[in-house]
Amino acid sequence: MTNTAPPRSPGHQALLAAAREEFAERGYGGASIRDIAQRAAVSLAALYHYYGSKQELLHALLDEGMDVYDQVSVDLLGTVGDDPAERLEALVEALVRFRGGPRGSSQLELTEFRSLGPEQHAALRARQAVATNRFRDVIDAGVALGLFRTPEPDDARRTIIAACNAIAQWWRPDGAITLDTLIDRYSSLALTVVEYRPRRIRAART
Amino acid sequence: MTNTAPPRSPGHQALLAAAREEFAERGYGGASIRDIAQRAAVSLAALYHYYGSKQELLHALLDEGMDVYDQVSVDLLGTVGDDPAERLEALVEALVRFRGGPRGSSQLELTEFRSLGPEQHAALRARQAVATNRFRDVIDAGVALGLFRTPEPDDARRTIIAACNAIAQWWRPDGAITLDTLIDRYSSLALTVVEYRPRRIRAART
Amino acid sequence: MTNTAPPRSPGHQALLAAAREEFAERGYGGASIRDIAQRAAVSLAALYHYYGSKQELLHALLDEGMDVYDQVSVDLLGTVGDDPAERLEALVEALVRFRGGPRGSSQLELTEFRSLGPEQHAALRARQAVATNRFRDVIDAGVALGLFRTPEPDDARRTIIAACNAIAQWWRPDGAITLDTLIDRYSSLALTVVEYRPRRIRAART
Amino acid sequence: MTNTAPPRSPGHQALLAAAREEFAERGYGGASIRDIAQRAAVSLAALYHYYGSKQELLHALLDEGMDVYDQVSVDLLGTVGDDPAERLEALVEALVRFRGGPRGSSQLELTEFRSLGPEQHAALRARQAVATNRFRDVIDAGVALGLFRTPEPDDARRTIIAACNAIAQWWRPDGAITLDTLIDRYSSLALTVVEYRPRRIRAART
DNA sequence: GATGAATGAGGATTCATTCAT
DNA sequence: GATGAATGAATCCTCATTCAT
Repeated sequence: MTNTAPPRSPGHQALLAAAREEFAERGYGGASIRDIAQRAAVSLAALYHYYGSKQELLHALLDEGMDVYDQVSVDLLGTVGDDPAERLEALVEALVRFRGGPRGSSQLELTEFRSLGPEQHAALRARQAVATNRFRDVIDAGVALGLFRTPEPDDARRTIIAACNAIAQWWRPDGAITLDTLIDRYSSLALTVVEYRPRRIRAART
Repeated sequence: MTNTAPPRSPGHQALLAAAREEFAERGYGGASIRDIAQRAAVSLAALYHYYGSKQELLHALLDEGMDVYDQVSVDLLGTVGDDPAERLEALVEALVRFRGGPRGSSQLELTEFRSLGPEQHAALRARQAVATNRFRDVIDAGVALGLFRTPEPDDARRTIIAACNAIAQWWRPDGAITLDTLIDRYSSLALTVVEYRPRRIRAART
Repeated sequence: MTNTAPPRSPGHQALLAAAREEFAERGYGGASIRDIAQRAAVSLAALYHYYGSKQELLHALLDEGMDVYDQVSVDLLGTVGDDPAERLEALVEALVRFRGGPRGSSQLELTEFRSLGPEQHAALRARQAVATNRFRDVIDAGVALGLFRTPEPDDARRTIIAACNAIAQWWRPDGAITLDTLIDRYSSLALTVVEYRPRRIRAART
Repeated sequence: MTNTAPPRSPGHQALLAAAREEFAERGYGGASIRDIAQRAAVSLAALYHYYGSKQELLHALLDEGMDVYDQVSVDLLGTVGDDPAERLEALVEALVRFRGGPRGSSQLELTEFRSLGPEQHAALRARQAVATNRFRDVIDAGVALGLFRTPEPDDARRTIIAACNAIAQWWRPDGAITLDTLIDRYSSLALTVVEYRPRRIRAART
């Protein structure tokens, strides 16, 4: 597993960053491994020393993104209790942070799966399923408790995730909206989407 | 304007279909123009007779998609009255139908803008803005009338559109869910997202 | 023989002019028959209606150049008497006028022979030999009469022709030097090269 | 500067020779880079490893020709004294040797400038101007000293250079005339063209 | 551990040319 | 007589990758 022992040599990191940018700008098929090496100020042969192929580089990139996202998700879930609403907010925050992170990483995760080989594809699909299930579990729990009234929990989940994903497409860190603002808004939006109805709101807010 | 006089020669249509599939499967950069021609059962030189370059082919493809989407949107809006809720539902139906349409067309619209030249990029951006504005206008109207209570109409709009867009990624026409079902669900979801509160609710719910 | 009945239809002339320019700018191999047609404002198929191939077009071009050059040479020779010096001056004038004529025509004559097929190559070589022989005959006559003292009439001839040919490379009609000035200078130079020594110079100059 | 550190790897040299021949036979536009590689017994990709483009290959070729010509010119000038006549003869010898050298190199220098990019074009133009100026300086010096009586030193210079250049077109090393003979003849011819009149001729001829 | 040289396959595109209309 | 459509071959060049050093 590459994610248990993340490769953090300077060469690796420079290459991953360069690859992220190139892939994001031109797509996997359009990116040139030469340009990636040059962008990382690394010799072409050195790139092949680190990563055996273009696909492997893509996989490492996507995998590393997943590492980060998983880490943030787990960390944030650790700061909240059992309340599904709170947990959903934590997951939304993690996803917004991820999609608002280093340019490109995020879009790649969405579109360049097809460029992976079958094994790597399956591996990442599995990791993605884990991330999806974190949402599913929380939403299902909320529904089970009667806190989330949405009649279609699956569509609600997909909507929430899609909305967060889309952030990568339009939000810019140097724009008027801060990431924290975004987190607030999308947390709230997520609760709207699942049709959150808190219990005993009177007592709670007193 | 290519959209006023759509090129519907058999060669054009076969090439657009083939290009749609290839681009969808491999990405613009990864697709081979040779393979596209072969898939369309057209000679390579004939392809260049129709479309001057790979980029132009992509542009024609995306532009044609926009033609269809625009057409459906306008048609469906024509079937409803002034009620923003109805109009929003019409727009959602149009988008769901579009995203559920021919495989690929839809995803391309989302990711391969970068592969266009500056002019074509701008041209499609403009068309996309028109489509976005249809949603914006309807949502803003609903908010102005007090029918939509969402505090963040922009995020609501983005969420609705992102949710519909995502359909292209997971929904399959041969699956358990019909497109009509999807339209119902996402129309309802959209109203949830904008926090629709119909007037005279007292009478209705009594 | 194309030179006895020169094809002077408007289409022909436009194509020859366009071809002259394209060939001159890009060389025969580098020129595109499409660009030539476009430059002549003639459809590609029309070009092929006039000239059966790229080579044929080149041949017609070179041949037409030869027509003009031959014509001028013969005309000018007709205006002078038997004196080899006068005749040499006439030939130089004809050649300078030709090399100073429509851009390109002239350079082509020098370099693009190789691009012709064997037959056309031979045909033009023969015409070129005729032109060369006009110089040879005049110089040999001058030498025989003791008017031209050059010990190497062949080299003298080549030098004179080369000098005139080179005019096409550096002289511009819109520059400071007029073509008539050039004719004077190169006539004189030619006489220098053949080491002209007029007879009875005493009487003449008295 | 490529001329200070001439690339003399075997691959480079083989490619330059092959390119010289191909370009000479077919012209720059008509030559195929594949054929050049094949002629040099080098893989196509290796060619591109050495020279980034067809143009670059042409430039290297012309540049190398200039290197040789410059070298010979300077060397031969070093063997003579200050006498303009002697110096002119040295320059003529250098040019005749160059034009009589490896087939093609020479013709290319004359016609394929147009095929270079603007920068390379300018670079070679500059080198060519240096070579031209060597002639100009010597001829002007001869005129200033009253040794060369030509009334048009510029035309004389152009004529001498054109005559020597033309050698590449007709002279063959395996013909009846040796290069040394040619050198003698053209040196003499050059002095005729500048109308050389040695001082104290009476004493010398007595 | 790192690299410059080398390569075969394939990239997009343009070529001169033909032919049905 | 004139042309738009179509084509197979060839264009220059770049690709991801390997290997001797």
